[in-house]
Amino acid sequence: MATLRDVAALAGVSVKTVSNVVNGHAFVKAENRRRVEEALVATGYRPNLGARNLRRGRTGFLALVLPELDIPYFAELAALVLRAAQAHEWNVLIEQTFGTREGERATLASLGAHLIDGAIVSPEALMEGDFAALAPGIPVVMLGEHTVDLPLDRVGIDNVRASEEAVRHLASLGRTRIAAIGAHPHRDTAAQRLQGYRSALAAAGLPPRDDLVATALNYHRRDGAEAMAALAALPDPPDAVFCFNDLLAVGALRTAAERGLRVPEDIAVVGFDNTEEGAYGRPSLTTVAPDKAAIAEAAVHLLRRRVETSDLPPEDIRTPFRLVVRESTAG
Amino acid sequence: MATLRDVAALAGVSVKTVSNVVNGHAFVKAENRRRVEEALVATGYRPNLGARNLRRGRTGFLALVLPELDIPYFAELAALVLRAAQAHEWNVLIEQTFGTREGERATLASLGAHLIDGAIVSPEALMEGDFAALAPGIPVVMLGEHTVDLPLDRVGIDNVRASEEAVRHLASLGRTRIAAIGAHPHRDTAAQRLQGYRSALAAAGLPPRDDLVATALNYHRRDGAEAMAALAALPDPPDAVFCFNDLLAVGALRTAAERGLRVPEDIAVVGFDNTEEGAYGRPSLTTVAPDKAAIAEAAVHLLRRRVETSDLPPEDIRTPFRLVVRESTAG
DNA sequence: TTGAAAGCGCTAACAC
DNA sequence: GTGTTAGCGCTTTCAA
Repeated sequence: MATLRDVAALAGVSVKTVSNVVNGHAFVKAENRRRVEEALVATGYRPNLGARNLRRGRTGFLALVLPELDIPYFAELAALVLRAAQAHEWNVLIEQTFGTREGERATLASLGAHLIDGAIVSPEALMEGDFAALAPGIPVVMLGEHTVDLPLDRVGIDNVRASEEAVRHLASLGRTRIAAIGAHPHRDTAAQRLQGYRSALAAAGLPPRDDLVATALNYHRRDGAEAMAALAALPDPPDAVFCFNDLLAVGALRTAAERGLRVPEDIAVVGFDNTEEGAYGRPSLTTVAPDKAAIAEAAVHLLRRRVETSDLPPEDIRTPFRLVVRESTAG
Repeated sequence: MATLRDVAALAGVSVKTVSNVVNGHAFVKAENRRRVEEALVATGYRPNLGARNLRRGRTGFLALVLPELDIPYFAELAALVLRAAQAHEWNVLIEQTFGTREGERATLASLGAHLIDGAIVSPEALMEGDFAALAPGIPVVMLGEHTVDLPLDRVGIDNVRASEEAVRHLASLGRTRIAAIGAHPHRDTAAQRLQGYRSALAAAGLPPRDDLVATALNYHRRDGAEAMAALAALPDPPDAVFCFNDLLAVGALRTAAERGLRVPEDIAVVGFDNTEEGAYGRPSLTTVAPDKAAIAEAAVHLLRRRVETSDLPPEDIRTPFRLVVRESTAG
């Protein structure tokens, strides 16, 4: 594999001149430029990005740390981050944490190895103390709201307000026994959505019922299906359910169908994330739609800013969302 | 950020000794080892992987090149490749090509920049000539079967046999007007699945009908929905449809429901990929299930082998698949 | 066992 | 405009 030196030797010029041509720097005599370009082609020269970055002190890589890539919301988000990063000439390294505290700690700790310029992290189970494991000096942008008050850039939607809107919609349909699926002992996001659920209930004058709040330790389809089965078996079952993500809602819809419950007549269902899967299901899913492209772009933008300038005050960007009403509540 | 030199200075030894400790090489005098380890902790030393790799001539990165990350099949596959790569201490760089020839060419061309040890490529629109754009010397493993006879390692299932099995299943249900959705002018995979569809039709003694073969330029839900609408409008509409991926099938199911067609009574539907989305839909989707974990592991394994030893003959691994029968054909 | 020093391929300060 | 050269942080001969 040809190096700058090889090209220089072939063209009969110095490495500097070749470097200038390759990087489009400075003015190069036409004659030399021509010879360098010929030599470039002849040798099939490709710059060694590793060497270049070592020299420049940047790596050209950005890490995207998320729970699981095969959860549609994260897959869609990752696709958008890839696009946004491309515009900044960043390559994206994806790391899965599987949503466990251990996975997140290990990933964050390994990030310090100088091989990324920064990271976009979507934490799930992370605790305040875990951030000590973060390699110091690596710019990080956090996705989602968090109760921990860390001096880090953040991007995400207002989960409380979004959840309130979802539940208000259900209440406006005349539903009075509104359940929630997705409570979780450690996740901030779950706590916020639960809070929104409760405050909307109160605002609508509906009594809170603990038996209508279903915990989900994971947010997969299966968990939604199981939670729905438990809710349906209640002596006084719900007539509506707010799921903390679309996957839970898909599982809930499946169980409802198996139990012979009509959606939305017998039970209305709302999800969260606006994944395409929900839009094509039967019935199609009413859901909270965060602006994923805005999240991806803001995250990359914030990271870029922080990589270029240190000592900036942390920024907190709340991206827009809207409620998309579809068949699962439109009865 | 501390370097090896800083650590050496603090410990009062040479860089070599620190390097030896860090890499677990050779024997180091106990006293020195202790002092180095102390200095390592005191400075919070992290090896600069970029520099290490420049020296070692490897990068520690592997590129996974695929059409779109937010297509569930690719998201699931990517998640599995990430896992498999982790076992080989490879970081994974994901690149999207959006399934266009231009995107695939550009990505392949940029791969040459010494920043990856090898690539796993899932091509879609690539032509034979495009491989000239591939940086020479970069080990590549191709996903899927291809008609182009390139001397590259390959991993994938036997598309023709898998498709035959799907269509045979439909025929065994007594269906006689079996349609196909997903024909494509340039994609090898589409050609193979079409071939399997046709040969199974012939084997079952069913006449081929061109009007029952629907082209899909993309394999998204929307494309499946549109194709199904066209098929349903035919004077002699199909009583079964074989979709070349699950997403097309999801779209087809949606259209069938909107048209009041009962599945599987009026029309049976089979997909391809066995994504989780299909399993939870209503009706749940019968589908060809490739062993995705086997594909991911074989691909990473083959790449590892080729990175370590050059001049190996290309290998072609056919991974297993099975037909998963669910509600969409079980009537 | 450990140290000194070369060099992986590149960029950029400095000289000409 | 172009050449020379130091050095990014690391590994690794070669000597001591």
